[in-house]
Amino acid sequence: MRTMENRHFIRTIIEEDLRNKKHDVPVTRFPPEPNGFLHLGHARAIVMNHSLAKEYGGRFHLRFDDTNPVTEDALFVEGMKADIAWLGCHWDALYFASDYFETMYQRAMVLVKKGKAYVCDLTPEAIKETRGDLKNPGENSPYRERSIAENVRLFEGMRRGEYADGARVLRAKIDMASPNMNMRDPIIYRIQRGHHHNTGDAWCIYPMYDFAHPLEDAIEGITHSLCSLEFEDHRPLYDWFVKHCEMENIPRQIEFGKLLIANQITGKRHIRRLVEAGHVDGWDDPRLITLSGLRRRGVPPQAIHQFIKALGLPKSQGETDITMFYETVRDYLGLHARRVHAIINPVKVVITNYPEGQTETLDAPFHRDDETLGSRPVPFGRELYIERDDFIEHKPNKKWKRLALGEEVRLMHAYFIKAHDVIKDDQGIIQAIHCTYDKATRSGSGFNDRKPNGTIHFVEASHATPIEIRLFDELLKRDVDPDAPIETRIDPQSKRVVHGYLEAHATPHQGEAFQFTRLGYFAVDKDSDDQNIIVNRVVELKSSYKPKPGQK
RNA sequence: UGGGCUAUGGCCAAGUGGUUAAGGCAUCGGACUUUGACUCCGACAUCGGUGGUUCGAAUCCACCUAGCCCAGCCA
Repeated sequence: MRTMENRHFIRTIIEEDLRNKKHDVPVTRFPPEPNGFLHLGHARAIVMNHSLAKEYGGRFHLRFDDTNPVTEDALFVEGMKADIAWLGCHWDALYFASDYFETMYQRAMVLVKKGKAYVCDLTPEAIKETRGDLKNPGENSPYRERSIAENVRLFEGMRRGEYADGARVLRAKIDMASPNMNMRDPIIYRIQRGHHHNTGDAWCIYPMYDFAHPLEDAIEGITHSLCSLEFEDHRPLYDWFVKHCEMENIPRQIEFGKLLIANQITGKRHIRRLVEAGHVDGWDDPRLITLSGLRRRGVPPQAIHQFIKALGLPKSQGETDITMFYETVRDYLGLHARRVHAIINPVKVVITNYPEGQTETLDAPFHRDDETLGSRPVPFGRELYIERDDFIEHKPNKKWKRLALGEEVRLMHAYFIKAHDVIKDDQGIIQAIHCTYDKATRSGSGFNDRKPNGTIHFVEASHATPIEIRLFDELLKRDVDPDAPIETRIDPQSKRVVHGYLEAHATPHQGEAFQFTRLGYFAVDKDSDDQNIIVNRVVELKSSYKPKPGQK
């Protein structure tokens, strides 16, 4: 999977255009509206636009499509820039649609002067009523045949703020009977007073998406304007504006299928509600697939690239299971993450034949297959912690490859130990396991006389660092009605907090995902500080171990 | 008989008339293993349906079926 990348139709189109010398290099763009947060689904558009441009020596623009001041905020601009930069999709240029307001106004005036646009005084309700519906054509606005001179005067008046919000609009004069609703004299400009994050109060008219977007692309010299499927029937309009506004550069809009992830929340309204109700811990809750959530969780951006490329860029609209994403994360981290020992459900082991008060230091590589990652000292001593699940009093069958009374296992990077006895409390809960170790079996000594009953990991008790561990599972339950209110679908067990121990010299860096040997990948959370180390579980390790029912 | 689009194994997805229909995930066997991980072997589809064109079709044509999008002064 690592090197797999699906070929896709847009790549074919670009290569053809380059071969035919239609363009020297491709120029693409990611055009978000700064009104929310980016999520995994957006990553497809970001990564694809970026990589397509870069792979063919072209340019990638980041452009904020800020044509609606009432929904947009500079806060979102900064958040999106941070997310995109984190992804490593560096933009060659940063633009704002609002930078083009003057040009757009002038081009709209071109339309007016050509008789291709008119000022319409119909109320919003009247416009809706005269638009017709899916089966019936619309009817012409009574203002449709205004003279060019009057239209020029009124449009200038709109710009000067002479009319109230919503009093008039500028409309393209196309065809009220078109079977394509988008062509029924679409609105180009509306009057809307509101403070714009970029242009302040300089404008009281704002261009609509269908008009603004093609002009933005043309102005920037975008060659391939990628967007999602729902804009497919806007394409005739896109082309109409480029043509009649007499734009020099002719961009081509190409639609692809959005990346949908099954059983995940991506809607702004929904997330906001969950945040406000305290069901999740902010927009960057690690259970969310917002880019900030994934980053906080510890997902490396390279894994996101790998995931996007493995899926390709189809024209059909599928729904991908999140487990495929987790698999990609594992795949990437398996190759690159440092390995370290930690215990998330500890039980004490006492090595009865090891001197009291004494410890020694062993050396362990951070990654068995990548020596460039180096190694760290691992303390070993009389008292250790191992996973409670790695011990059972009586070995149930030959498949049990862990510790049991009378069985000998290898402690990874240390010695073989053999269990002899257990100490239990009043409830019968095991408090300690008494073992002996064999000095001759030291890791790296080449000892090969006996085969242990498996290999488990440990942390030496006196040097162990207590840590808080946040275990995440899918936020939404799978076995409930997907149409039920989201609040009722939340799995209260999707976040569990436990306390365990981390080996002494792990030196985890903030944001770095590393492997807790045999357990999974974990990363230090932003809530962490020097006193309290808090880690998030990024993903579990795969396991082919299938305990029989009733057996651990 | 409004328009536009899509349909390939449990999931994702190549394929644009001509070998046994790529590949990934998942699954099931097996090998290896100082992570029951990784790695490695092996198994796993006649392409929504029907009819047609053709020596030959997932690829062309016709009809049918299913799903998605469009009636914001949102993007």
